[in-house]
This record gives sequence, structure tokens and C-alpha cells, in this order.
Amino acid sequence: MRLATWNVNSIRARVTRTVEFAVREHIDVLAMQEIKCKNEQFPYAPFEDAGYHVVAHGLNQWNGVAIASREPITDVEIGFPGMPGFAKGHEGPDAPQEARAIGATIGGVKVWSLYVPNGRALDDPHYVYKLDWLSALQEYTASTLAQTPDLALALTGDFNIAPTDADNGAPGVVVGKTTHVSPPERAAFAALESAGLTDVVRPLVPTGFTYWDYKQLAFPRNEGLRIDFILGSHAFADAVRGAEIHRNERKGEVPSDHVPVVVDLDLTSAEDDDDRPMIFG
DNA sequence: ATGTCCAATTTAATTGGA
Repeated sequence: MRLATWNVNSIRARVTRTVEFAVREHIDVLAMQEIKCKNEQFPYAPFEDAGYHVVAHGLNQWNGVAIASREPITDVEIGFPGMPGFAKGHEGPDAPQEARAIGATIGGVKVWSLYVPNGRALDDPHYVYKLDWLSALQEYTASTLAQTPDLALALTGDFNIAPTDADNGAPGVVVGKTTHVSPPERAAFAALESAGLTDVVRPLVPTGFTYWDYKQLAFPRNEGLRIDFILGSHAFADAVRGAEIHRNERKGEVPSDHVPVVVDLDLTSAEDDDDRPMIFG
């Protein structure tokens, strides 16, 4: 299975480019973020014509997540349990949830397409929301893996965190001044790893950014951030055979400001697969 | 000049979000 995650920054503005990438790269499962449309506005036809099923979760022009898959999609979840909400002027515990998480089971893998809140500024209520959201995601992960430790679980998406200084090539993003690099955000990312997840791309692609701002010639200057990740449980990580960051997708006509991150999985050779014939004995 | 882009509304310039 080839699985990719991509913040497409409006699927309606980029559907041709997105489907062409998926087909050209033989992507089986594509987790998308920032579809920026309601479910009924999603351009399903180009995906279906290319052989993909699609599940989408979009409430308005903001945020929005989706998963396209060549294999059937089952057990769709809208939001993860405990996911906090947020709305302007409505910051209480019962604030409505945004369209930032969709999960599904595909080919035995539990895949989440996640769009972590941006945070906006260190003194903004959105930053508190971001940390709360990540904390709830960590609790969901820990609880899920406590119940089903051998589940092939993947959290994919735009985490809006540059975990290390090497992941920050943007001069305007400064520790102590802006979001994406603050110690609490980095601690929240590390907590996901402590909950039993591994960044399955970094060992295979040690360097490289996944996002470059449209402004200030960030891409030509290579002033980007590595903020898009695929985090996998041990059963998922054990199946990873390759990984790619498709930097070229930042080029050309009307690119997204993010590029796809891809992993290759071999799900047929799990160590506990006792269906295989014994060669000896 | 934030050397920009996207979507909605206030439909043609704003506004909000990133």
C-alpha cells in the first residue's frame, strides 16, 4: 500500500493536480487536509473517475479533511473522541468542533487525516486550543493503543509543528516569538511519540521541508518548514518500506503551499502472520 | 510591499485565515 498525506489548500482549486499526482504516483490512500469546502461541494467525480472512493468532512470554507482510497473505506469516524471545539466568541468546553479530523479503516490500517489547529500567535486563544487539541489527540492515541496494541494506526496530516530546529528554515518563525516551534508545541508532538507512535518518514528522509509560505519568495529561497507527518504505531511502522517528500509539487501552476508526504507499506509480511507456510519444520 | 493565495460576502472590494 502506498499512503500519502497532503494539505491541498482548497481541493476545488487543485483537484486536477491532486488527482493527477495520486494516479501518477500510484497512491492507494490519500489523506487530504484544508479541503476548504463543505461535503456537498467536494469534487468527488474526478476522484471516482480515477478509481478512488472518497470520504470527506467539511463544514464550511475553513479547514476540512478527507480520505481518498482505491480500496473500500470502512468505519469512518468524524473527529476523534475527546476532540475539543473552537469558535470565535465561543471558547468554552462546549464550543462546536471544527472539521479537523477524519478517520477510517482501509486494508486493515486505521488512518487519520488530521489538520492540527494553527495556533495563530502565542498569546492567542487559538494557541491554547491547539495545545488542548494535541493533548486530546495524545489521550486518544494512548487509549487506543492500550486497548489494541498491535493495531496498525497512522496519524497523518498537517501538524503545524516543526519538531526540531532543523525543521525550521523560515526566518520569520522564531522560538519564543511565534507558533510552530514553541517548547509546549514541541512537547505535545513528543508526547504523541511517547504514546506509541513513530515518525516513519524521518529515518528514510532525514531532511527537507513540507511547506513553504506563498509570501516573500519562500520556496525559491527554500525557507520552509517540516510540519506534515505520518506517525505510525509499531505495527504500522514495521510495515514501512519507503518514504518520500514530493518537493516538486510545490512547483508549477497553482501549487498548494504544502507538498505530499508518501510512505510505502508492505502489510503482507507482519511478524505475527501465521498464515504463511512453514518452510522448516 | 507580508514581493501570496483562497473563499465568502459586502459581488468588486473587503475580510478572515493561514
